[in-house]
Amino acid sequence: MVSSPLGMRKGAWTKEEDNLLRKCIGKYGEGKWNLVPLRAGLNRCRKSCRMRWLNYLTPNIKRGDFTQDEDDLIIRLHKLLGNRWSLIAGRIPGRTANDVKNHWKTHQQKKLVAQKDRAQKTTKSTILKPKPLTFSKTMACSIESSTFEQNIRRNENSSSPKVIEGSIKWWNNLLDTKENGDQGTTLSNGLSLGFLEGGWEDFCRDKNIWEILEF
DNA sequence: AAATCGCCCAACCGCTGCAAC
DNA sequence: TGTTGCAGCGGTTGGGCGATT
Repeated sequence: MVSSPLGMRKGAWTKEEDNLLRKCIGKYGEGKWNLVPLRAGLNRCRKSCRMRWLNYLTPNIKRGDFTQDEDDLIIRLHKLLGNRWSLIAGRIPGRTANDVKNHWKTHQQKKLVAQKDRAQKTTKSTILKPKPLTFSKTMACSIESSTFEQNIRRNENSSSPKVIEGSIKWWNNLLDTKENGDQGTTLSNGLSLGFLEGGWEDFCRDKNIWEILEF
């Protein structure tokens, strides 16, 4: 077993350490990670304790292969959010940011590279370079009944027509999978993604996504 | 059977953001 | 306003293990 310069244990966790950590969290709850090693009687740093709990000991963590639904969701959320693994994981019940990150690196990235290779061999693709845009908090607002376009148009008074149209195109490019022949996905929990009936609109009605996007 | 390779995933490290002072 | 400490995040590493030679 390796130790840090401060004498902290490093490396794989033992069952005894897991049990101590479980007991401690059970008694005091999550948080105050700097106190956890002391409370639990563990010779581990707070980061190590937190990581172990979040990635391995938290109840309801799913183990095993990712389902097709989960794969699809990860791809779409990654397209939307980039490498914001914790946010992506927050949308996938039972999966941790570390799980999602590892999965992406080992599976999805390979898939995308293979897809790109195939695409390059068959067609000459046009590279789209969307301009980065700034959205204000008021831009997207009513989650209950609006589409992206409606949200953006709501700001017509405060933005120039060019900016408005640019915003709409940017969002459509980002979200519209229709042109690629992608018909979207309906997840087992009933949430639909892509351009099925309701499509992205349903996805965006889900309040959390707007919070994620920090509109 | 042994050696090597490659994949997967648990764990670590460095950084940033934020709150308290 | 600057400093400090904590929490959390994403990138990276390294060990275990199965597959291949």
